[in-house]
Amino acid sequence: MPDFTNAAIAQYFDELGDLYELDGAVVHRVMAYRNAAKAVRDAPVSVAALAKEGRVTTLPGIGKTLEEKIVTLLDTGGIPSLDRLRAKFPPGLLDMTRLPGLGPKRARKLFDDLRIDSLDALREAAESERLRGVRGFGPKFEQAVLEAFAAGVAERPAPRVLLPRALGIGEQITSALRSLPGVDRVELAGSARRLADSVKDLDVIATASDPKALTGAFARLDVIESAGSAGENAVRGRTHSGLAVDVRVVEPDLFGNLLQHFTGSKDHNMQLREAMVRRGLHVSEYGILDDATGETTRCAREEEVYERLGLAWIPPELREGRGELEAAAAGTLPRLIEVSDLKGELHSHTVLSDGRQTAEEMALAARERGLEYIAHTDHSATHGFGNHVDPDTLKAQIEHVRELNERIEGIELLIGTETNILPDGSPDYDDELLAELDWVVGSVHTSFGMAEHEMTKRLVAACEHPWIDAIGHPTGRKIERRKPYAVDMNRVIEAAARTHTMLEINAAPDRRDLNDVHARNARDAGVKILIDSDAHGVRELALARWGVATARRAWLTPDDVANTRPWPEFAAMRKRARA
DNA sequence: GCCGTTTTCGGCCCGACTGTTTTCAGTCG
Repeated sequence: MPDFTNAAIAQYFDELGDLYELDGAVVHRVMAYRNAAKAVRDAPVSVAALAKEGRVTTLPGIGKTLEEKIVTLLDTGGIPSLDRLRAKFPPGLLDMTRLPGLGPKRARKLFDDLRIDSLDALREAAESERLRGVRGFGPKFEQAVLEAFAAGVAERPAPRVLLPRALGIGEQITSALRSLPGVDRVELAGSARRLADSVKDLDVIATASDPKALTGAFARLDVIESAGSAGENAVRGRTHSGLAVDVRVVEPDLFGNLLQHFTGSKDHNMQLREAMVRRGLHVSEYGILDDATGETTRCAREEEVYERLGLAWIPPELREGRGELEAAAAGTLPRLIEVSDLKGELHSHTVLSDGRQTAEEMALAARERGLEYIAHTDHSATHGFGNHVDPDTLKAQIEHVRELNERIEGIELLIGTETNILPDGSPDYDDELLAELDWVVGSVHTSFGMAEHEMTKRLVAACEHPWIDAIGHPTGRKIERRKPYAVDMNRVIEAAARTHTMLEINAAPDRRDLNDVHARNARDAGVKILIDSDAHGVRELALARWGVATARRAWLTPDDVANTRPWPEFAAMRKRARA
């Protein structure tokens, strides 16, 4: 039997958490399963392998009981308690909790009293006004259910917006609010400030001498379609594009507390508060209450919040509950990479395949951005969109780029390729041709539906190929649009480390692939990371910033990223230079 | 179910809002 990936094991624990919640278990037990799922999902090594070695309890949140469950899963392919709970609660029960105001407790109540076990049954019961007969439910709830169905909430989860678009809207709003008279500070908080892959809504916080004037002005902004009060000094709006925006206005001496609170993440704040309660400090958006003195500290600046708690200020990108609190306490937070650290672009396209500009135009634009080298990596012979590059065309391009490199000053031009990794793991040019290039990225563009162990074998074989320097967008995901293909990334990372194959963080904002967790695990395993724009035109060279965002969320320093080095140093790090 | 500057039991974040309730449990962020 193939090993379970961390993601697969994590999914079992998430499901167990959901089902135990329906079963009425104490919340802390449910939390334990969800914490365990997160720990397993983020683990830098194979949890299955750890379990076999008897060391899985070294992971935070995995104790004796969960160790047993993992071992049983590996041995038998299942978990008895999960089978029992699945038999007890129909799958539709969990779907029902997608409705606003309907959590596990109330869903269970409807199941017990009315045998409602699906969204369809729930809608029917609301229409026939049978819900109001249950204690704790009334006409307003029935109405809310029907409204949710009418809005299509039940069918599809609310769409998330990709980070660049969310930031664009957010910056438009914050700059408009900043220009108002009597407005002091305005900042974007939430997942947008943490530079997450995508965001559900925007959080804006501000200080102003006249809060009512600010919330009123927000409601009248061109981008805002509708807005309504959300309590004192707060307003909730919706943009024409459907993005929810929350604005809160506070007194200046609480701005730091509020910014910290609303930047999150939930995990970060929970861990922070738990750790501080042990020291007699209670952290909330209203300040820091000290049990010893009974006094509450209010902070105008966010730095003061962390300082008061004895912690270094933590960059928002790190606030995901992945060890940042321990590092901040120990003074070991990393010096995170910045866009200005990048010196080379190793993945870009020209008109030779599907790009919009010539190699010369791309090179000049890269030089303009301050880069010291750029590799032209057009698609290969089996690209399949009518713009593939056959071997003879590539040979001519080698000559062309070499000639350009002679002529263009101030930047090193490299000729490379983004070769397709065929289903058997081999590239689609022969080795003699690849050997003539300066640089080879190998990517999967076909046969996404392979079984996990086949896809893993395919990528491991690509890593083992002597002329493939790096793997491009290693999981093939498109954020909010396409799941990653099934692959055991821990095995691929291990192979990349062993073969000195670099792994790319593709910076296209809908890819960001490797993601933050994989990139951090790869770095920990000794893999050198690339940050590439995958530009198909000169303007897209700027997309590198989204790759840097992912790298920062992965705790990467300039040293962890190969293309922060000048060309001669980078050249020597290539697999082909090591042979 | 996990975990330990309140170590092997008794804790395990904070606050607002909602609808249904006579004081609050459940939900949400």
